[in-house]
Amino acid sequence: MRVSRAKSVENRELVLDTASTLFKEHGFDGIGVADLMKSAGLTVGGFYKTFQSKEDLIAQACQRACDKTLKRWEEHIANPEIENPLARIGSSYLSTKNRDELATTCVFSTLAPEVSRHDITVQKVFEGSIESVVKLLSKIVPGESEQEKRENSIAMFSQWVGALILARAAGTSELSEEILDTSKKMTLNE
Amino acid sequence: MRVSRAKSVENRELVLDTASTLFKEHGFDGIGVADLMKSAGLTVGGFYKTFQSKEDLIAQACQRACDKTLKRWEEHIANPEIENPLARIGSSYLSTKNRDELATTCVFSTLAPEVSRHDITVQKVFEGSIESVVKLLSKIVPGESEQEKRENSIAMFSQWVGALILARAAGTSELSEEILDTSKKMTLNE
DNA sequence: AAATTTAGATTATGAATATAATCTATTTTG
DNA sequence: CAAAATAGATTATATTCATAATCTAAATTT
Repeated sequence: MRVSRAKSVENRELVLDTASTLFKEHGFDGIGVADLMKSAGLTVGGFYKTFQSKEDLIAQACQRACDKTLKRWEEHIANPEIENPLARIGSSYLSTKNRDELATTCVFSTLAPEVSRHDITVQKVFEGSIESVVKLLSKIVPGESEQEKRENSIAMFSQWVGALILARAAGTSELSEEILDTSKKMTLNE
Repeated sequence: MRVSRAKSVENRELVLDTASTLFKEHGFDGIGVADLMKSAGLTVGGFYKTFQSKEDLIAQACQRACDKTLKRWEEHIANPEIENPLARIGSSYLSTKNRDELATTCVFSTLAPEVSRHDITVQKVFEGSIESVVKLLSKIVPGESEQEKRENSIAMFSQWVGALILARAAGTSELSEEILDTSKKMTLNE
């Protein structure tokens, strides 16, 4: 049955949010269109009226997920109550919560590795978002020159992503905690 | 048709090698049992006589892939002709070749992110292998104490893995090269 | 060398998948 | 308010998949 213009837009947003969560949890191949729509409280019916294909959804959901991470960090930096945004962002990024709760974790640690197997559109989304993250972290990272800050930003972000992925692969072991703690320590000291 | 004991063992090895390559290229969900066997020049027939399930194969193929990476690095370290093994390993790890050729790249950058969605057996394989890598790199990384070396090893490995994944997600852009180069620079300086 | 075993081929099965077509109740539009 | 348009439900289609059963030719075993 038909649904109002407003409701339709709202549903589209809901599907994108649901997809961005489910993809992070199960991977692009791990969740089907039907199950995804069901999770959003809808059926497959509307899907192909809203998205060209699953691949199209993937690109849009990635954009959404990247934007969400970026926005949260921007807010932390803009918030005057947070005196050391790098410490704040770093320690929440390298927390066991961020390791274990895939639904709310960052896209880069969950989906970036699958990107190279997908449409160039998806890759462009990630390329742009990584650049945004690098620019963002450059503002709060130590360094003598702009160039040095940029380098530190890239190195730190790389380390965070790698640490989170390795910690996740190591389950909930002691090693896993050690990986997180080591990166946290390096982030706060340098 | 039946095949000799020796040939049978050989086939099993071939399937494991093929799987470890194809999984790295397409992900665990990206390649089916039938296609995999075909790639090895066989058919599905023998598969379930050799492996309990696809999940069982995944665990064994991961073990193989991890061992292969580990062994190559061990050889670099043991080789007296290589004077600076850290530089050698680091710059080949952070090369565009290692970014683009998924078949020969390291498992940690391609499959680690999928591990948490799989059997505990698979996770144990990774946990053990990551520990081995950390121990290995501890030997060639700078640091005043054993503890400091271990920390540097963990931090460096995390950075490598993250850099490779981000570089891959950023396609073949300038940013991608910048990410690799930045990590390479940090690896050689510190 | 005959009898027995079995690796792998062929074929079958049933579930899950992406996508498409049709239908229907409601919203827009005129 | 009547007519036209459409969001999403229902149903259909054609693949693909993991797994299993059967078959067969060669290798072991006796």
